[in-house]
Amino acid sequence: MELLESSYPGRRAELKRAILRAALDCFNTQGIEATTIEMIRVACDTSVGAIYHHFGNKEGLVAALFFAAMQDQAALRNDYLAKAETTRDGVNALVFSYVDWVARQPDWARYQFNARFVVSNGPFKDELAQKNKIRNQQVKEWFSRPGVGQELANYPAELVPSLIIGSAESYCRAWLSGRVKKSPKAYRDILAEAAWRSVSTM
Amino acid sequence: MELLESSYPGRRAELKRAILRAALDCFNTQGIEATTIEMIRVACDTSVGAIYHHFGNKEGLVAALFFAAMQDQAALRNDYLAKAETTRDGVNALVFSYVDWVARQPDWARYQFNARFVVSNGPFKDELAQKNKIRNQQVKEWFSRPGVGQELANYPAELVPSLIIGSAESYCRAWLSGRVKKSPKAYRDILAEAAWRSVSTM
Amino acid sequence: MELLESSYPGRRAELKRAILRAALDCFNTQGIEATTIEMIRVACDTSVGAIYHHFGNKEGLVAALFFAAMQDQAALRNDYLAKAETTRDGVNALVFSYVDWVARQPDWARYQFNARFVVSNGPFKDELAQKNKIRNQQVKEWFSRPGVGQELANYPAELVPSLIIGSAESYCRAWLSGRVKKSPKAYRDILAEAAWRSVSTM
Amino acid sequence: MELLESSYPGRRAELKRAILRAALDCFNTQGIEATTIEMIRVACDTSVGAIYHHFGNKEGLVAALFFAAMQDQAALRNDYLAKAETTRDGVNALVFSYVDWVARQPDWARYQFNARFVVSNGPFKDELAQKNKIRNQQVKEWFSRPGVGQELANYPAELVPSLIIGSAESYCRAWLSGRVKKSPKAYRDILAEAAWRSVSTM
DNA sequence: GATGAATGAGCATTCATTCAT
DNA sequence: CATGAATGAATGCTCATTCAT
Repeated sequence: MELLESSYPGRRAELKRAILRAALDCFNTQGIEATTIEMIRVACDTSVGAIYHHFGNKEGLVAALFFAAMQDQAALRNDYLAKAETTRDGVNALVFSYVDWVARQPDWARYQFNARFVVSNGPFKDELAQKNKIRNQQVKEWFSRPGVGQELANYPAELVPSLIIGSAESYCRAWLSGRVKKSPKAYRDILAEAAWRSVSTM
Repeated sequence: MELLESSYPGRRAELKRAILRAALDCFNTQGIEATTIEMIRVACDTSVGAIYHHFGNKEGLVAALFFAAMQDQAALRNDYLAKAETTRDGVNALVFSYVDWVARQPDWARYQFNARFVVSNGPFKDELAQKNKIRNQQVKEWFSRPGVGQELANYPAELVPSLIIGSAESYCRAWLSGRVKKSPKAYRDILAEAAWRSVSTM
Repeated sequence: MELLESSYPGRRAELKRAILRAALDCFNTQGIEATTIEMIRVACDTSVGAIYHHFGNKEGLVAALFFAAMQDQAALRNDYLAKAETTRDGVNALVFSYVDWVARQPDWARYQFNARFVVSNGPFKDELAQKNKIRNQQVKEWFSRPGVGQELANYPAELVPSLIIGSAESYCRAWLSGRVKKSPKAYRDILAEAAWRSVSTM
Repeated sequence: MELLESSYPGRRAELKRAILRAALDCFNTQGIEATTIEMIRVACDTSVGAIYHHFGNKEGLVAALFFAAMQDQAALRNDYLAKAETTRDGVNALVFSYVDWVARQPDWARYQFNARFVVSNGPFKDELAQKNKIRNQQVKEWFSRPGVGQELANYPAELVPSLIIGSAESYCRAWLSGRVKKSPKAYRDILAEAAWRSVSTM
């Protein structure tokens, strides 16, 4: 799971990563509220004190996990966008990066879905709002580059993201919760094609 | 909120409805786990005992609320489907009924999103699974009527629902969480048109 | 179980008996505190109100059951004593009536052991004390009849009952709790013989 | 009360002992079910959490207390048996150790009587059954030593313990519940003599 | 009388967090 | 820095009892 492994070097960071990993598993398995600090402590064989030292409190841990997922997802999206040129390329980049990230990091994706409500209502809601804003800004900027994005101009700006990513997100949720079996990666082309058709004027 | 008012007559049922209503508000405002029975009790001015008498325990209340939402949503969908004839009509019925229900019952829709994880992992998961199965069966049967559904045959069956409803769901979520301002009803035609294009072969 | 059946005639009394019977079973199976009025209600298919009507409250039911057992046990003891003549006969009457009653009414005997603490500390403790006094008086009087009881005069009065009944009681407890298999009735002669030897001066 | 004081050294153990002591008093005074954790907490001036930390839950506390009593009683019995040689000595050892222990630890003895039902039906019943088995084994082994126990061979094995200890137990119960005034210690010789006569063949 | 829905004080238990060692 | 025992407010839930019908 390079998401954690690539981040920090050193002994200290190793413990931090172990805690995050253990917390992720517990949160996904038991639910966030149902997970106790003690469970996480057992799962990564450390002390309560250590967890509090690194993350302040339970909400800090929840948020750290959420922001790590956001950042990793953003990195992949930016990679894909960097290689794209046309509007169609951009739509593909959004759908592919989304689908590929979920398929590669299903645990983090599942967590992201479940944790959003808590984080966006907890003490880190402002930090989340700001990160969201930055993300939207980046995507918006990409689609505002000269010679790109005109194809989307016919649609309300607030609707476009849903048109592009909605089907992919919907299928990914179904896959993560086990309601469908095939990996979203198997359908990435259909999903990208459908997204493109959704926003194209005939 | 006709969702509750139409269901049961009589004094007894009145208390039951008041509890459901109060619980819905608390769950949406504070979050399910953060809501205490005491908060609900205050909100509908009854006794703890009465709540337990009617719903068994907190999870029973959470589930009762969830199933009430499901049923109300299903009723509207069936209404719309009953009036539809062609495949295109069917797609429209799915998108319109979804959008209209969310726009009409935003509290119930918001709750449905937030409660799904808890219900599908709690003691009522089997009941939920069965209700889901029935719902899928009904929709599937509609699209299997003679002369209908061939247009969707080119797509994997497990992918089709996401292609049809994904964008609408995505925008509804954004609206319910306040990230976008315009009611999904304003975009129902665009969303239905996009859905249709998603599943149409050129 | 003639203990209850012989007591009251009529429809009303029938319900009262049914409640007592159900309560006895519940108390013995679950323990007195762990038994709820609701459990008893289900077991005898009546209403909570009916139980309260007949016994006032839970403690009243507990006491009524206890006193019924005492009375039935006393009746048998008095029967046996009425037929006895010598001191030895009296000792036999005590041991035999005790053993025979336990063997015939194991449920009531078990209950009597378990309920004593609660009753003797609850609101009926005075009534219990008085009934105990009467019982002791009766036995004492029997052993004070002319020509009887001198054989016991060498032993402290407060010790004699334990010397006579102790072994029988100990074995009955063991039998009721399943620690030994053979009915105490099989050993009634040995127990009576041992009791007699316990209080006999060599 | 050396029963607790002799067991564990150190600060930690001190709290544990204080909790046990407080629980014993509360259980004996109010009854086990009627005692709340809060009462115990007040009685030993600690926190609820500390009680749960050390004993898991109320039933764990009840059992710990019960097993402590069993062990202390067994220690005294083994002391007495170690010094005994003949069968008569053995019978005396059983009666004397029983009487002396009750007289020395009346609180623990009273508790043992009251708690048996709960422990033998609760989550520690298996542990209790096993400890009982071990105890019986030890006594049985003592009476199976060469040259000992033949005097008891005429009586059914399952009856012998009741014949030996029944009267003593009966009197001890009466004393603990206040029905008789004199300490059982005053009658230990009579009780041992009676026990011996109970099992002796004329 | 009989019924059982409603009441609400009271309880066992949990668990995030602190802080002395 | 690390540890984990101790804390205690807070919660879900129970159940004896009442009383309107």
